[in-house]
Amino acid sequence: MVFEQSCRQCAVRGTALCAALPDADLLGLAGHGTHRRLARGETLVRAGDMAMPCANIQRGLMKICQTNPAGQEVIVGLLWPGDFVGAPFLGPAEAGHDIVALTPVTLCQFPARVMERVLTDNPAMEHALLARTMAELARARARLGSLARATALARVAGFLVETAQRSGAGDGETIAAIDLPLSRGEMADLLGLTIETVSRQMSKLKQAGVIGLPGGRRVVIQDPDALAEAAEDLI
Amino acid sequence: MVFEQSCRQCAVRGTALCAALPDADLLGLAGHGTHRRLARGETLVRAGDMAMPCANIQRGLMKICQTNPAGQEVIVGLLWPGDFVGAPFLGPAEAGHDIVALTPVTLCQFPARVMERVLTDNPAMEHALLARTMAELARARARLGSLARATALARVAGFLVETAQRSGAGDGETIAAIDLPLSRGEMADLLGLTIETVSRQMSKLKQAGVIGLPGGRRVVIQDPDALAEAAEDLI
DNA sequence: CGAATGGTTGAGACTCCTCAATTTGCGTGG
DNA sequence: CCACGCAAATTGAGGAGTCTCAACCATTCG
Repeated sequence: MVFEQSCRQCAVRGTALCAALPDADLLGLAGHGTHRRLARGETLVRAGDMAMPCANIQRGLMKICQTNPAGQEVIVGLLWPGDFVGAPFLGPAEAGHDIVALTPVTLCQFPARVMERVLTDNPAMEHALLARTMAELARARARLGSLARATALARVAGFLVETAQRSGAGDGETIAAIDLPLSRGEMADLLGLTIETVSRQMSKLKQAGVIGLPGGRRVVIQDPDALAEAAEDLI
Repeated sequence: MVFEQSCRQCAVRGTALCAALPDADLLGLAGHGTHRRLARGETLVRAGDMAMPCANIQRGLMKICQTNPAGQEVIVGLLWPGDFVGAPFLGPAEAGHDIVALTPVTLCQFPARVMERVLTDNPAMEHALLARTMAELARARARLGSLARATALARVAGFLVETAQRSGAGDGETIAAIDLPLSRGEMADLLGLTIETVSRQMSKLKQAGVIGLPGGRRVVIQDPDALAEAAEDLI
């Protein structure tokens, strides 16, 4: 059955929208869904596009980014498995950001009109999407609050904490190892810093014994408490 | 008729949600609505509250703010007339921010359950709210992008441009005068700067003849083009 | 092996913050 | 009407933090 391959897999992290769908509609939705794989670096949406697809991310990590007038790229958000991409009902608005795969990605894509019809027919699904969008808005605002006054060290430490949480590594209290999905440059774009500053802060945390850097993009969180404390360092 | 006094007034700036309601439901909603006035500085929602009211702002300006671990206040967003407050369908989640009146405010408040029922009964209204929330998310992300790398001058200039737009003063091309709704301290909290730096940048714009500061909180935008250019100044 | 890419480390410049003093605006009371 | 006091805003000097520019190391790939 098709949706066994597609939408059931969307139900990642228990937050997926399809969980709100009765099976009949799930089947109807799956009939319109396209499975898509994106290679690392591939672009799903480009800023300025007039058509914004709707999709559920199944595996992998994507970045939402914009390019400022000086040509620098700024990453304004990350999308993890289970997250929703798209803006149904928004009308023919111009996409404001690029959405690009940071790792190999698999997703479940639908035409916006189909998604809109399914949402209209399934209030529970629309409620879930609305609630999730509000939660995402609150998260974006929280990030705004921390970016506003946090030091470089706090930004880097905060990013490590959040990445450890979202990639499900450890419980935040014991030693855990994560593979960073971002390069130093991408971390810099995300945190509003430069590559060099990110690198220096990582080295500082390593010197202090808070993290270990065994090589590659692997990070061992040796002292989660100290890391969490560093994340609250303010100007 | 009740709703003539309440919800018709919500239809500010042509974006209000009630515009999507048929008259019969509008009447029903108005029956549950409470008109409320807030004095300057009064708090509508406090971070940590378990109940998040739903409301439409009719007149005035509110701030969404959080207090960081060091006790500093950070303003993560502003709410203008016509904006919606609340998070229907999100369940009993803790409010993450304070929402405080910056000026005298009048708003139209509803119990979350009533709002949820009206949204369920009126898909068009829920679509409108979803679209608006997505647009607000895009705006928050855009702010993230500019806060990440903009200089102090660009932050201040950008704030002036946006305030002029949202308060409907001028067309962005000719000389316009606005009354700032925020103190220097509040601007600093919003832009992630200090009071002194905000003041210095305002003085710099004045010296350059870009703006005039006739006194009080009044700002005359004498050279909108130069102001817009200053807003794009990056580190 | 050499080139290319990504990461680390160092020195100096620049921006913004901190601390402090002064000025302005405004409401109160004499 | 003016003096006073208080809060807000402005201005200055010095210092901390981050960026820029540059060189150097590590890893991967041809």
